Amino acid sequence: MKIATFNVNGITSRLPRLLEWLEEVSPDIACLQELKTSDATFPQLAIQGAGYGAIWHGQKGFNGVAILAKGADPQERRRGLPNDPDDTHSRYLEASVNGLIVGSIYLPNGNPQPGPKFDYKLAWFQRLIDHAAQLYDCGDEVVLVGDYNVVPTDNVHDIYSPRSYLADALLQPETRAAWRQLLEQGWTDAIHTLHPDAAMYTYWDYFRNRWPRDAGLRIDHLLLNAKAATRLKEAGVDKAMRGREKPSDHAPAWILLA
DNA sequence: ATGCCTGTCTGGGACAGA
Repeated sequence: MKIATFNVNGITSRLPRLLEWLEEVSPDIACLQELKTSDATFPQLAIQGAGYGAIWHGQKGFNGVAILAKGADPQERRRGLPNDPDDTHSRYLEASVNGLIVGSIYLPNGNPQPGPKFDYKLAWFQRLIDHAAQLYDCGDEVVLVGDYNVVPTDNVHDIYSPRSYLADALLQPETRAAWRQLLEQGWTDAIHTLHPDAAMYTYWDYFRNRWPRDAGLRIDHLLLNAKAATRLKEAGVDKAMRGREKPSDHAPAWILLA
């Protein structure tokens, strides 16, 4: 079973790329982020036509997450994280698909830092950590995938060079501490675990020639609880997607479960 | 040193992204 995560950076303008990717890769479950569209304008018919059931949590212009399942209807478990009813951002959606629990995550970027956006990122991260702790031991297989907006280390397998990003929210000690706190619950970082010595970037900025220079970051992650991790066979990044016409600035990342 | 691109909403320019 293939599970993928893809920050599409606007599902309306990305629809041709998304549909061809679904056709070519045929993931069983695809979690999307940065829909940048409202619930009413989500392209349900096109996705249905590609053979996927879907649930989505949209927001006009910003954010937005979805869960797609091939030949199945994801059963929604939760939209939004617990413990902040005033949070208006569409950044978390959770579903059950054939008994597997799937979370689609769009963690706040947090720039500029320091400042209120960075504070919001760290607060949102703590709410995710609290919720993830509940999920980890729930007895089912759980995967939490998406754009975490965290570069885990300065190592070249996570970032081409940290120099230009030293002040960036994605590399800050507080951000990385939260990431480690989450992993210490026991989650398996699938890409890193199966490719510990390779550069597995998932994001390349549109400008400064960063794609042609392969100046990327690893910020899209797939986390598995112990029960799901026993089935982990392969993981990868569909890097070629970043080189196509009108691409997202992210490439899809995926895992294969036995 | 810098959103230098790109998408969105809008209707031209601002905001957000990382």
